[in-house]
Amino acid sequence: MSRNDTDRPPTLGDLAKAAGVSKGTASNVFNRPDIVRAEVRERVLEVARSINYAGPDPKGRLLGTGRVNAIGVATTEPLAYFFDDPFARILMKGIAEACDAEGLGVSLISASDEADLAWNMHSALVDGFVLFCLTGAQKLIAQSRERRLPFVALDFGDAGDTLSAIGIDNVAAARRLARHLLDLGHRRFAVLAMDFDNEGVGRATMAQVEAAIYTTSRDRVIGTFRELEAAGIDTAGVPIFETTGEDATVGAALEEIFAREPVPTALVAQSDRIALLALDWLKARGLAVPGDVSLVGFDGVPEGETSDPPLTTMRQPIAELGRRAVRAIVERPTEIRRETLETELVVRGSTAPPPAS
Amino acid sequence: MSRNDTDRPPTLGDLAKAAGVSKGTASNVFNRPDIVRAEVRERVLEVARSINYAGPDPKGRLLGTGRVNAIGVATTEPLAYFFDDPFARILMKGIAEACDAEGLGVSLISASDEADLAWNMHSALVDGFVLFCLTGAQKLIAQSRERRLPFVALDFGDAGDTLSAIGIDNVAAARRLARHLLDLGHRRFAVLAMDFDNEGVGRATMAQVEAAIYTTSRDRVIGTFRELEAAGIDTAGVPIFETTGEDATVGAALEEIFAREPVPTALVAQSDRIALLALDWLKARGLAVPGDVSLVGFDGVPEGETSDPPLTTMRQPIAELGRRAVRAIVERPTEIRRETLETELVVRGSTAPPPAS
DNA sequence: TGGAAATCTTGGACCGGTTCAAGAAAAATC
DNA sequence: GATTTTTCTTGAACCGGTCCAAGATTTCCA
Repeated sequence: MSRNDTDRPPTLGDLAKAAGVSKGTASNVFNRPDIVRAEVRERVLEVARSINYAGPDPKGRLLGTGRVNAIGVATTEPLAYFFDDPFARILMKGIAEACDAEGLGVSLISASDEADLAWNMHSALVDGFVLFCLTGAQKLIAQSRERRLPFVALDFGDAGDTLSAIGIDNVAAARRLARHLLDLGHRRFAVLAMDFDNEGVGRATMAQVEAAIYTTSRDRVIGTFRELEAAGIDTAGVPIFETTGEDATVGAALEEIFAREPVPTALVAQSDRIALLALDWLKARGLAVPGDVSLVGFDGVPEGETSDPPLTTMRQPIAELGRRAVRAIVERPTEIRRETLETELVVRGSTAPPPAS
Repeated sequence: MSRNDTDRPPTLGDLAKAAGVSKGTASNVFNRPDIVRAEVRERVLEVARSINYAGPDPKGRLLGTGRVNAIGVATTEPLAYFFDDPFARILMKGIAEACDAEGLGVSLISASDEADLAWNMHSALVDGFVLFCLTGAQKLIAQSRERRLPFVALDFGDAGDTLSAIGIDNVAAARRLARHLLDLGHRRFAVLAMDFDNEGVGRATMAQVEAAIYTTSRDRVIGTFRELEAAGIDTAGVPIFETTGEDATVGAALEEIFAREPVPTALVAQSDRIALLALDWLKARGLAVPGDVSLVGFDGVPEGETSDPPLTTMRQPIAELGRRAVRAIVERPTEIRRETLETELVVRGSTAPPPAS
């Protein structure tokens, strides 16, 4: 009545017994075949085949070695977001590339619900996390800390120097973009921003901006405004509209913006995604870009190259961000490092001097 | 000189000792808190906090329970393919959705090199595989079999009924598409096919098609030809060009096709991706679609809706394919099941009667 | 041929948890 | 207060491997 009569798949122990060697030797046959005498090796492999042993189960190996050979990418967006959003996709390509090169797998981890997120991050079998901090940075960071695994945030946030982060200088990049518009002669602006918090959308005050939990959008507003102020423009008169990057919220923002005089001659969108939606809206409304309104985006996604007109934008090295994040985890898991990558102004067809009026 | 002086993170055993309870109780505090007396529970949690215990490590749990709570998606394409290709992305969205709903993680597994693939699939920590059988089906299947985990192929292939598979009836779908073109009055066709094997691209013979290792492309040719023959067309005169779905191979195929008289009035592309590339080529060449040439795709990806003209195509329930694959693995891991999903002819602007000539 | 060196193999500790039967303690019942 | 229930807690087995010091065997060399 031994347990052999069940059809439980054979284990290394079973194999060892069947082949008349020790577990240690059996293990070596698979992992360091060179240190096992050829004769023994052949015999063990032979027996393995005959009892249908599939090779060492990674579950077992894991405990001993502690290495999963996979890194996790965590976000608070739904999983499908990884395959949907242009920015996310390019980022993931970078991450995937780096993992391919290192022989690592990629696990996607996500949950919008806080408890689920905690559970998922706690139970994810990975060697480290890349935190895709589009939103919910704080939750992600808190969970990563608890898990005591190396992690790197793709965003600096306000956490000071207590964690590894890779990102860009949003303030400087936004300034550069604003300068481009100022140089063209624009004086009347409006900002189409990304989420500041989870509270809602629509016209936002500077106080809200400053209290933002999503520092990326905040910093881009700050950069824009700083440059405008340096050019002597009263930013109190520059409307900021919070959007979710969805059609509806961008459209609603534009309705409001263009309902009131004086209408802006330049629109600063905080992402190419928002800019492309704005472009559709403007065209549908019969407003020429850049004839009537200039429009800038942010990110430099491929969709912005083929739009009509193509988008002027601030290109981030998105894929490189992903590659570096993986390398940071793999190479120096314990060290806290910060890297700031360069951005590049890409002037295309969506910006021009304001109409002569 | 105990090992406590190292900074090895505390384990459940450490916690149990520190709190003066057994490992079993400590484990219950985290996993079945309700069966532990409140008083004890609080004390243990208190101690956990004080010694900085992060909660049960999933590595440990894994061995005991055997469940990883993640499913793997395997393909022989490079990892980045998951984020690039429109078909793959929609499929992944379906998979991601289903996994989200089941509380499962998603691991991406890939390697074009055979040995790497074997290693990756053998060492992936997952409960089952979805085999993205675009190419390399045989390798994927072989590896899955060895691993003895449940798996489902997204393609029927020729494996008979020995494995679970979910897919569509490619022959029937291709026939339907050919019928649409015949109904419009077309008599001169050319086929832009996907890979048949890994041997190369260009003009393919029917013998090559029949020997194809990638059965999806093969079945679509067979379906197309069967319908054409039923309409009395001599298919020996219908050129088949194998492409990789890349710009260059599609362009080269079209060069050849349009270099020879009589030129076709209808192009049958085996995927929307190929069709969209063909569309670009035709437009650049000054050929009107559908005025001079009609063009059909296959798959029904969103890009085909917004192209100019929008593509006539055969829509597959791509996301549903992914969802079902996950469910098949989760719900009845041991059972072999086959599901054939329905496709739908979507007539848009890229097809019309042939030119009057 | 004996002893040293090189090469293989062994057995057991260990990885960090989960699980469950059995025992202990507390609560309920008479 | 003694007995039965019920509720907690314990301890040991187990999951499937890896690793390594120590022992066994073989090879090499004088």
